[in-house]
Amino acid sequence: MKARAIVLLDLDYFYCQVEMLRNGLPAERPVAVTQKFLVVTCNYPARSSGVAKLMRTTEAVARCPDLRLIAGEDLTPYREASDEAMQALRAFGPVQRVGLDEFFIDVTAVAEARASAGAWAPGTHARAAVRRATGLTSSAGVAHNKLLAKLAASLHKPDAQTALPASEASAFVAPLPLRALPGVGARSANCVPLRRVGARAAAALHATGCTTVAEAREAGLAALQRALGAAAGRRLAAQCEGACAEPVKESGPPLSVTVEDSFKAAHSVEALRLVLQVLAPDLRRRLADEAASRGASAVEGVRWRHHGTRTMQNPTGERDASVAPRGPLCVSRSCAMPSGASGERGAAAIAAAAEAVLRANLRPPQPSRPPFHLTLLALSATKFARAGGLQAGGLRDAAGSRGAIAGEKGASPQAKQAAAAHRDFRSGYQLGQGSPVVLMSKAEERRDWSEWAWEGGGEEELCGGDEEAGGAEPHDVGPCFPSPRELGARSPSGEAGANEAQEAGSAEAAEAAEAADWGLAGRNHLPTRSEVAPAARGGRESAIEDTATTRECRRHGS
DNA sequence: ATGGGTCCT
DNA sequence: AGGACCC
Repeated sequence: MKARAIVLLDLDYFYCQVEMLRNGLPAERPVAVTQKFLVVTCNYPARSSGVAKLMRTTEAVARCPDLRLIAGEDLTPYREASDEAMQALRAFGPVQRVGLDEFFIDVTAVAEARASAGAWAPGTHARAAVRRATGLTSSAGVAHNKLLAKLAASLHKPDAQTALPASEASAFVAPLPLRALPGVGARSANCVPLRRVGARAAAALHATGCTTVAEAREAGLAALQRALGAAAGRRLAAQCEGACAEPVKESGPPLSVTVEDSFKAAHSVEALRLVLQVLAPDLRRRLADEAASRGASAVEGVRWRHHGTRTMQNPTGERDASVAPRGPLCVSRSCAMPSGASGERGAAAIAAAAEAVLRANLRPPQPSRPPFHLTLLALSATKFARAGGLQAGGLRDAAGSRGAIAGEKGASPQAKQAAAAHRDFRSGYQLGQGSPVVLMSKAEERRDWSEWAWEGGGEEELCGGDEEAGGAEPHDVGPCFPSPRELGARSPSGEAGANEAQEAGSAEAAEAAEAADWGLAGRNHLPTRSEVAPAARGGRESAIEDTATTRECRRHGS
């Protein structure tokens, strides 16, 4: 493959940074964005007080009493900020969005065009463009493929970038836990055969989750393919060499739009209807926003989650059969999208269609058995018709959506009130005494559930018979994997080794940053030769994608 | 976990 | 339709 130049740009503590901008909060103020009872992201002052992602809000406030909590269930402001960042990045090449806060950019063509004018630092310039457009800081990785760009981006954060030359690739990935490779999730990490080090050592390794890239490499392609299948095995083998041929796949308009809400319990159709009254207008608004760039016709999906929890101890999410019936944890059913779903009366039509689907699939509560116990309800629009033309990169005009945040500047008082009520609902503030949608403690919930006189034994709560109620087979419970923090500490340079050039802010430092972006001049943060395994030193790099751009690194770096 | 997404089977 | 993976 022709050598490429790829940037992975990651918006720093994204939801939190957006909220700090919207609310004009000072940089030193500890801030966390919450969804339900969880901190989903927080800024660095909060982190230094011990607040972490996915921590309970109660724990976070205990650790950091002056923490400012901001409810973030409504993703609208983040979606809009993400759209603006993406628009700014499109000047650098095809952009693939991952989540709302990460973007791969294939900057090969722009890099080639600018090469004649001397060194060009795509990471630096892309971050500057995003900052100009949105006010947001970001971190970036620059490399020859998506794998290395992604891994590099995590080496220096926030507000910094890291380049990873192809010559360093193989040695760089070797010590990483397999789990650190994008695409290797908890499941596949367990499937990969360990080095033959004897049963006891293997068991110990497995228990700590420390299977490394080097060990998987030693296992060989055939073993990896046996464990993961032909395609996934080949992909992993390549990743273990630091190689990744996957193209930057340009993101166009979304292929599906989902709105969902979770709660401790909904036991009745009345409760579900209450949730639908929130979700349906939300979906309608999203469809109306997107309608201009595509055909309006789509299929509507309704998804719900039953009571049950998927954990390491309970990987299948199996429920206690003595308390709750068996069956799949998540169920989805779809129906034709009601006509006019994106129009004025769309919300009512969507809600009615969704309710019909739910009624057809859930057994009505009866005194003789416990009712269904749902903990999540989602509405999606999928399979959009191509009527409007679904061109790649055909994002709706960002300018058209600017300032359209519900409840902000341009919105009517009614819209503001509706938006506020909606935020309250999603945050759970309105769900007090007597609400059919239940929010309560685990202990209370368990008591509530067990109070139902249930004579039905193994009855299914789904209508239209489930194949068999055999349930989940015993499953090999996986090891506890090292935390991201541990991964950082083990990599050649942890967060502690932050690049002084980024902090100094001088013109000299800025120049050093430009050089570091592509290359070798400022690369003291990359693995040094002495850290590179001897076996990896000799001529490995030609096996990786390694021609034009590496020479360019060398040229600019020396 | 939350509130989303994409791709593969 | 469900699962695995990503943020």
